[in-house]
Amino acid sequence: MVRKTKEDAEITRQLIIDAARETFFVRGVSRTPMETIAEKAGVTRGAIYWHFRNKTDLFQAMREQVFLPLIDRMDGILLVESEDDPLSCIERFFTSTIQVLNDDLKTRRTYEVMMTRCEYVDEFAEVLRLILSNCSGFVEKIELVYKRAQDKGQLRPGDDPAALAMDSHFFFTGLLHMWVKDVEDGNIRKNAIQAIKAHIALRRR
Amino acid sequence: MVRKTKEDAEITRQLIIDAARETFFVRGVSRTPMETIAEKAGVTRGAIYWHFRNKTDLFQAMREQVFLPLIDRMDGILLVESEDDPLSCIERFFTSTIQVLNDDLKTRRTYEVMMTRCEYVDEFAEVLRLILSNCSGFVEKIELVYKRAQDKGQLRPGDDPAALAMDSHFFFTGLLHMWVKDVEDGNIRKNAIQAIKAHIALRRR
DNA sequence: TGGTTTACATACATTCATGTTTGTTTATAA
DNA sequence: TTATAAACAAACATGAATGTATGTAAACCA
Repeated sequence: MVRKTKEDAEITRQLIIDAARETFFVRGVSRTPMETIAEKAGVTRGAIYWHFRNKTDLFQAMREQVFLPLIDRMDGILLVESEDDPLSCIERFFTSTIQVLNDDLKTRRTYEVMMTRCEYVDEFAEVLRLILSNCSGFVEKIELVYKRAQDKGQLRPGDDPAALAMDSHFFFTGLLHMWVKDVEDGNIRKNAIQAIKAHIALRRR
Repeated sequence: MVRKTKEDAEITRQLIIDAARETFFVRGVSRTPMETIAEKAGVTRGAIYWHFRNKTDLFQAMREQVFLPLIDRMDGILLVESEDDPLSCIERFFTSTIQVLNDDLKTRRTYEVMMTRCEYVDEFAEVLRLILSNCSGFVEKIELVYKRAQDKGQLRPGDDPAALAMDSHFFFTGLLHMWVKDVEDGNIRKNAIQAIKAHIALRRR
């Protein structure tokens, strides 16, 4: 291989990210040598070090590729003012996230890598902080939707939107973790949608 | 140092496990060289390889030391037949688990290592499976308690014990994850007990 | 059309971690 | 009381993995 056009270079970059994701998944991030990623991508380490500063940089690129669109999607579903069934809004968001995980291999693998194949120390500790702050935003948005649901009289009397939001956040965090880790049995993956329905039903008046 | 008695050897073994836990926490499991653990424990690698086959073996020892008693505690709290307030039973179990995490550094560090400083591949993949199967048992036990609560008329009419159990499982899994990861802000750690209360209140008639 | 830069491949230097083997001392059991 | 084995320390051998430096050919621009 030799010199390519700008578009070719972009393809190479993408090949490297794809190879990294798969190899991270199989061997874990820290146990994955750059050499292995390079082989899988059909390039040499030189190519990787041209496109990325180091493994952390490559990891970040892989991560952002699925997380940025996911955050956009969240806002798209949750923050629609013109909605007269806010509770279903939340349900739809949860359900569709699971759907994406189920249908899109890239997204699923990225989640799998981030949740079970990565050690959050040193340079990676910052990633954890990023995710955490992201969660805060998530809770706030959900709380807003629950408030709208309350205004529309959807909630049971006495239920506090803030408490419901926290509860839903923990629920969904747990569901995601178990869903991703449930590779063998498949029991959770089968019942995830139903569990979401039940979770929301618990709130409905 | 030279030859010790059986009790001295046991002390050394414990020193190694303690050192491993702390070092795993600081540097991550795979980025922790045996040498570093040895230094921290005040021994040489020779001592570690005498007590443990390799790093995985050492990791397992660390893990079992806090997990086995924790499972016993779960049974102890959840499976008391002579209880006329099953819902509070579950609440107490959740609350006390958080309390243990909060008060006992060894347990907390072990959880931190297992949730954010370990890559579950190869030999470690089995650990994940172990945890998963453990969770199944957990859900079953909770479901049993919810059934007892239903019999005593504690639940809202129409609520299904199995669905409630799943929901609680996800809730607690998520709470644990966020609690452990919430090192900087401390917001979740402050409100955990309250969130548990709210979660159970959502079920009470 | 020739120089410059891009997009890599190749080669190099260095560091580090693991597992094993051998050596040493002492508790312990026969 | 002495041989054995436990509980390590120290030395050895080996194999990676990383980052950088250098080489190179083609695209691109003047």
